[in-house]
Amino acid sequence: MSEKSAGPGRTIGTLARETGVNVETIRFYEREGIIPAPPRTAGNYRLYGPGHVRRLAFIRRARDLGFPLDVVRALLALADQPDRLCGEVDDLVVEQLHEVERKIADLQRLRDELDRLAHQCRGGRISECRIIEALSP
Amino acid sequence: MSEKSAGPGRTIGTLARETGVNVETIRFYEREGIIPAPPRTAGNYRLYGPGHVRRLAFIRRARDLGFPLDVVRALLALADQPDRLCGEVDDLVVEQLHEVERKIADLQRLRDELDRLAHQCRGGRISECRIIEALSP
DNA sequence: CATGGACCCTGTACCAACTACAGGGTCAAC
DNA sequence: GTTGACCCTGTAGTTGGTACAGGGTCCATG
Repeated sequence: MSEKSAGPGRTIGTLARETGVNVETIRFYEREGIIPAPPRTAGNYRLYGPGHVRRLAFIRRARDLGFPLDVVRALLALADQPDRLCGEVDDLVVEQLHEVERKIADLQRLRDELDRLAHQCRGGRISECRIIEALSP
Repeated sequence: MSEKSAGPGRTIGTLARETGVNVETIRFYEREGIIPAPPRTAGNYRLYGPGHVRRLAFIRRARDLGFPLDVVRALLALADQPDRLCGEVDDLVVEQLHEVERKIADLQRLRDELDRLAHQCRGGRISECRIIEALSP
């Protein structure tokens, strides 16, 4: 076994490899209060347990889905309260869905404009370039 | 006439209103060397002429199309050389088009995942929430 | 026991592209 | 002469990290 990963007590580099989160990013999350500060070894190394792995994996998945960090924070807080109703979680997901849909719509408009622009090039000099013209007043 | 805008000699606020670019952003562009520093009045106010209006309007359009600032810089440099061929301009537009298409594809994958996630909510407690489960390891 | 290399620590600066002040000066109107 | 709108510089904050610099720790090998 090359990595002592299952038990409680991995260093930050091992945690990084296990979760696919950068070492610097993990420290950044700790500074931001998104993950709790872990205990330290005698040599001042951070020591993470399985709980940290789960929390960080959760964060990574949420970030991969595009949730901003403060929403990730909210999701984590909700996940920690098993008795509350699911509604708030669903609301956050739906809101993120709409956000993504808005961004897609914006980018599609952009793509159409760029497409039109790209097709205007007739290969002459810049002085008669339709693209530059289209950008000029 | 409420704004002396046509002739040469508007202050930064007037330029901002004419072009739809924020006052702070105009000063930022000047610091970044994207627009040249204009002459000043006796009272140290920036005084812009029609050339500045055109350049800033060009920048705004390019930014609205999502071009990053360094590409805007390149487009401006090309626009200033009327004898060069249009090819480079077209290349920049096509590259930006592809960039936008990549982003759309990424966001569409995200949307599909979020959509699946959002439909998993059965309205129970968080302890049995499928969304939280899906985010957990 | 020393030493090398992989790993860890803190702290700071940097990225894009702005935005938001703070703390002051200018200008025109009333 | 004073108000209020506008302008000036300079600095810090935004988001979500990344990239060092300059040091300390750990462990295996010689």
